[in-house]
Amino acid sequence: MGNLADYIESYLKRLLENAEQGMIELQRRELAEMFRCVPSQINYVLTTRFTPDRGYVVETRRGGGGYIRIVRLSFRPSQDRASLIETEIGDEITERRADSLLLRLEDEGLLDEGDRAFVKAVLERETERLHPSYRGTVRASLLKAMVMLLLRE
Amino acid sequence: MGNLADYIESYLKRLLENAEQGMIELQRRELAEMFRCVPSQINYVLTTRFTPDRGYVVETRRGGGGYIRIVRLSFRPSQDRASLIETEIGDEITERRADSLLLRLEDEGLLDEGDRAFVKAVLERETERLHPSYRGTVRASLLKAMVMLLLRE
DNA sequence: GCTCGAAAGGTCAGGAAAGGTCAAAGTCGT
DNA sequence: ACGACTTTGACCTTTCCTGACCTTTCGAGC
Repeated sequence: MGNLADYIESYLKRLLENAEQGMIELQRRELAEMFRCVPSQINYVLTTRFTPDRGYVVETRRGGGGYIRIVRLSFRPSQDRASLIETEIGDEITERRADSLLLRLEDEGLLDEGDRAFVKAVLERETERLHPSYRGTVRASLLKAMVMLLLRE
Repeated sequence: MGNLADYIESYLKRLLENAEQGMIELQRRELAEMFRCVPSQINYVLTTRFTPDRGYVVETRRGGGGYIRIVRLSFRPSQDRASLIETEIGDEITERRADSLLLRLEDEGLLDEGDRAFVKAVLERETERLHPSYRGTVRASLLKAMVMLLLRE
């Protein structure tokens, strides 16, 4: 965890945790100055780290009084977690998106690092010997099954 | 036990034992320099020695600030139980055999009634829309994944 | 209202710094 | 001599960071 993008990411996540309503608003230029980088670096962080897959929505406005708003979506308040998981994962899923989802669950404190690694290991193990064209659907099934098992109460 | 791959393997395992949280993070290039070998030798060690099967997960990142992270699964099913699961379930399994295995696990007190019902439900749900000829293998993967999660220590 | 300029934020391509892949060559036990 | 495992090197992909240039919004002055 040694690069600038990571630092900016964790700074923003820290802000988000202390924020009311899981939402923060800030200015790109200020943030860039704070980290002594070019403003477009902020966009890089936003597009690579604060994606919908990882549970964030970013809204911006240009011009005078412009801002960047980051909203964190939560699995938590959902009445029906099962159907949420169903829609998030769908009928098939890439390894990348699976990783994002697991990361997101860890971020929200619903999974710990060990659980995440375990699930990842099982996904890899069970998926590697399959013909590539089936991997996506099997991965989705496995992921849903394990996540539901882990989040069940 | 005199080859380079073995030395690198045991070096990494030593690091892992002394590591907090069973996880280490390092750079491929540095490690390669340390052992005076080409970087791809590190990949060889990782893919042959630190596999999910053996209870490790490797996550990497390229680019500036890239790294290799090796996570040792702290709760993996004990060795004999894992191989029991592997041989009992195999590459595919019928619904009947799945049921009886679950019942047996419940009898042995390894699963409670709720767990068993849950697993059974997931198996049915994830399996029903599949083409019949794939059901057996997918069922086996799902069953292994869930049982391992439930029996991990 | 319009126009224009200043003050945001957005896009994109390129270079550098990781790590990944694959096949050929080497090694070692039987 | 054969086969399995190891080692190497040439070439590839991904990620990060920057800088030049573009678009949108607001408000002051006409």
